[in-house]
Amino acid sequence: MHEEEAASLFQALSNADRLKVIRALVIAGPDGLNAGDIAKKVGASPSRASFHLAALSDAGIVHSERQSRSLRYTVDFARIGALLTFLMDDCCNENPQLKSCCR
Amino acid sequence: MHEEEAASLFQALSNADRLKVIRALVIAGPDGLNAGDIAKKVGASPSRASFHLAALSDAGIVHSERQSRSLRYTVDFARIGALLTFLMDDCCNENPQLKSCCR
DNA sequence: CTTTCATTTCAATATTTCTTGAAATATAAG
DNA sequence: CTTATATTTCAAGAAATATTGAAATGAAAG
Repeated sequence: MHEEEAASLFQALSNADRLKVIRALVIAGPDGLNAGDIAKKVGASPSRASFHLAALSDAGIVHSERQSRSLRYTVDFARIGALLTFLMDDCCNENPQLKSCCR
Repeated sequence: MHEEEAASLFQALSNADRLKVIRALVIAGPDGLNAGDIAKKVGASPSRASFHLAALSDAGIVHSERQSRSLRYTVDFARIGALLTFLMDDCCNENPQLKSCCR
């Protein structure tokens, strides 16, 4: 991952409602949640939730799959992990003090 | 750390030049670098570098100390670690797949 | 085929962030 | 005290992002 890509992923994470979306999806587990339920959980309008989901989806942090009338969203942990790896290893040169936060 | 605070830290990281600043400071080691050298290393004007440094400083990601005519900047690894901990533990509920990126 | 439900897209406006160069501040040297 | 150096602050315009509600799309049910 390069700096520009990492910067755009950080941009996708730079909003409290989007962090709440991620948390809701993580708690929900592998089956994820549909857009309407996400909107309710984070207290956003359907249109606003759709906007946030599009931002996360464009960044590759979430993925969606149609299920009947609904769209079911799930988190891509590998994508978030790749960003953390960039920050810890490429950007911060595998600094031991930083890496100690994982324990 | 709460979502709003984490979001504003991610905002500070959501720019490629600011990520380059962090990398330059990490490589420089505990003594850090002064503002002028940072500007040269990331290829930004003095005013632009100052803007980026202010963004990182407001977020608590870097700190500065005057040294004669120059301001010497250093990285706060603990602050970055706190953000990673928030993302891994609070936001992503200590998900094992995500935490595996640290190894 | 019409209606209903779930979600996204759009348009318009408000807000924030970016960018540039000039001016201001702080420190040190002659 | 004057000059030189290092950095920040400011102002103004450009660009990107956020917000809202209304309209459009896609999918299923009657």
